[in-house]
Amino acid sequence: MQRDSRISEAVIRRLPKYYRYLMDMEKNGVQRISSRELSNRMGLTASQIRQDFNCFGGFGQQGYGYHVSDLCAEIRRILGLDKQCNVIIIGAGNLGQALANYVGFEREGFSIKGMFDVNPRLIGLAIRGIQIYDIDILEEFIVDNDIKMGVICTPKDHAQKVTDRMVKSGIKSIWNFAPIDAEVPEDVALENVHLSESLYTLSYKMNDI
Amino acid sequence: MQRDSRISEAVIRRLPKYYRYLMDMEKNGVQRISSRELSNRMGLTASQIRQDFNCFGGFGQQGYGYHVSDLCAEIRRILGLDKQCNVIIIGAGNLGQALANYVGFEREGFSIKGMFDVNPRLIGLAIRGIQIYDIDILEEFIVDNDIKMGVICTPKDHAQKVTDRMVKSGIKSIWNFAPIDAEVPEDVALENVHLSESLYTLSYKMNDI
DNA sequence: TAGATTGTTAATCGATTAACAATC
DNA sequence: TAGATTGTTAATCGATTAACAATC
Repeated sequence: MQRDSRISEAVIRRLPKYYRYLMDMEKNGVQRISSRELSNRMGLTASQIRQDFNCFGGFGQQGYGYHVSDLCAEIRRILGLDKQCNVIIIGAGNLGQALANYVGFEREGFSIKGMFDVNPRLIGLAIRGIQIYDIDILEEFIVDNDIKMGVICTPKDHAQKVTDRMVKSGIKSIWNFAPIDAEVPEDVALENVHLSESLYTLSYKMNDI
Repeated sequence: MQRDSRISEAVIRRLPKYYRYLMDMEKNGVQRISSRELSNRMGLTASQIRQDFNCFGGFGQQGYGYHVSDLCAEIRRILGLDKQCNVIIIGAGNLGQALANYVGFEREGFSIKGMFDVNPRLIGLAIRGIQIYDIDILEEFIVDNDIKMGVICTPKDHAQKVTDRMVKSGIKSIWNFAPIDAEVPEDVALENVHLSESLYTLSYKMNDI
């Protein structure tokens, strides 16, 4: 896999979607797929699919197409899902608990090692075996447990402060659900999930139709 | 507001972000903003901001800039947030409950009228005063309560079925959190929120740095 | 070999950025 | 009026699509 570091954001965002469709096909026993058939299923063009895959090297075979489980494995590796990733969740409220309860992430190598909160009523409890700790021990926990990713489920006004603390403790990536554009140094990966922006976009579309 | 129905998706997806920054400024007492200063705050170009706003008509004033609260109100109207929207949540599990507990949506006119589930242990309970109903009465509830939007928080394999039932009952928009690309007729608005795709993108970035 | 389908180059399309006249 | 900043047209850039030679 030759990873060209200038892969466009648009391509990167399609990778998980390819992965989802291909995993589904693999589960259903599909062995072989052409770019044309995949394009029909996914609602993309065959051209785009071939261009996308060729950003990472040629995974196909002329006259045949793509071998589904091989392609799956390639994309899994490209996405880094073949590696284990230790995760913590900051904020053990509704959303934090919902994410902790979702087991699908574990299947792809994301292991939730702990949750953190300021609320004394929550500290000490466990969700699906995942302990809720006092936010005070955040830094040492990150270092001691080789935590790579932090999920921010705190209220808006704590999000940047928590981000800064995690960054200082050497975290590699931040998945932010608070409604701010968290700021991180460029060697830390960041995804802002703005649910309200998705909702408002939907509202626009609904009123536009 | 002249609504050109061919506004590009890219522009539409920036509107909620403008709205967030402008609301924040309004709350902090900022009265006036130029495209240049807004571009600095948001990390966009001033040119793009002016182009975006001019898709919907001229909201600014030469030599002055934009009046924050006026612009806020315009975007609110463009997004349809000035209208009340009755919402139901399908699936009263962790994610459904987390969304029901979030009060921010109500503030923008989204009123959650009920939740639905198949689980007899959940039916009859209430979350923040929002009743959980048997999924069997879904159709009549939608009609009787003028429900415009359905939020899907069910497991993957129920999502399309539930979508179809809501569409048949005349729902106008679907906010789908299940990991499938739900299919709807073109007169129904749809937003698929694929949390795992966001996570995998983050995983890619983290491993790419 | 013939047919199918990729990998890749070229053409097109659309989105972003730059520039500047209009005007507050 | 002079300065500032928009609205809008033109230029650039990048992403998508089309085409086709390579090859399984």
